Amino acid sequence: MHQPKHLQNAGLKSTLPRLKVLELLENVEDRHLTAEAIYRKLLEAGEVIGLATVYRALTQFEAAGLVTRHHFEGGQAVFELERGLHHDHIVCVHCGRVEEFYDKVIEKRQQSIAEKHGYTLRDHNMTLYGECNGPDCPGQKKKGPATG
Amino acid sequence: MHQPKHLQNAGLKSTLPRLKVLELLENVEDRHLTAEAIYRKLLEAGEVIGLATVYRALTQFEAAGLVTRHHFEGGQAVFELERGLHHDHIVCVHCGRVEEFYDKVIEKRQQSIAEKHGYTLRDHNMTLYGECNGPDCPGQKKKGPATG
DNA sequence: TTGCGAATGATAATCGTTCTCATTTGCAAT
DNA sequence: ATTGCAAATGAGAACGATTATCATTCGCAA
Repeated sequence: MHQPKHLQNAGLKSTLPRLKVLELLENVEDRHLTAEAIYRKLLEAGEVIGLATVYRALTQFEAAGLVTRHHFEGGQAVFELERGLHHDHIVCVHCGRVEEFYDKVIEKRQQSIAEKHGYTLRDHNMTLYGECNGPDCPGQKKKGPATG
Repeated sequence: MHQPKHLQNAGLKSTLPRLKVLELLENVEDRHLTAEAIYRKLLEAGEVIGLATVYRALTQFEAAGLVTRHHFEGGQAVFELERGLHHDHIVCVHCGRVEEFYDKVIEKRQQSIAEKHGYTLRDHNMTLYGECNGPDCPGQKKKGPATG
């Protein structure tokens, strides 16, 4: 998918570390990763890339619009490959699972709210926090097996 | 407004540092302050209260529901006295000015989006970022006085 | 192939926040 | 008012995430 051209078009030299980070972001199933998670996954894959370099690459990708940085609860930023479709997030407060959604009505209201206050809207952050109620989520009431 | 009773009702001893922090939050014009800003303002007012104590007090107030903590862009958390009316924020990306708003339509959509995804909504964060276009905002194009 | 500026990696530094621990304080019972 | 003790405080150390530093290495154009 992404090739050296993509980096060069973004004004970035296509170096091995940057290509590896981008490749990981494309191929990993969890689309929302912390810098350290990316660093660790690269190590597991045999790619030794310094954590500082991962941060630098992500920051540059963000500036180039290739990646989006989110600040969910918990102090660590998460990064997501930009796929051109704006969306917001709902995060499980127990297991950290992330879902994406887009709501045209909300987007429009945000725009008009900004205007009403005299602001020129540049960006927004909307994150819902809830309990995902999934069977494997630690927030789920356990129904332990009857251990005789 | 707030008195020792308020702290005691919240399960907190009414100590001088806590009362001073609460008093500041009530009387200051800017309702969204960082812990350090609170610390500095207290110093200016002659109240020598350790920064760690300010953080502790704010964390406890938050747990007690007296105060809300927000994570706007920029790394530092800001704290706001809870006045019982839920609202979201619009922040100027240039001068940091903060306005509050409440939109019932958005609130309802958030609830139904969470349900649609199987989540039990617990909280949300919605912050709009824009340019406030105010005359004193550094983001404003300067129309310098003709210094001919 | 060469040369140079940009990129990298190891690590120190920074920043916001929390923890530690010796000292002080609020407050309930005297 | 005094006392006793758990809880709160303050100074500074510690912490985790992120960024800066700087000597070395690399990408890429000539």
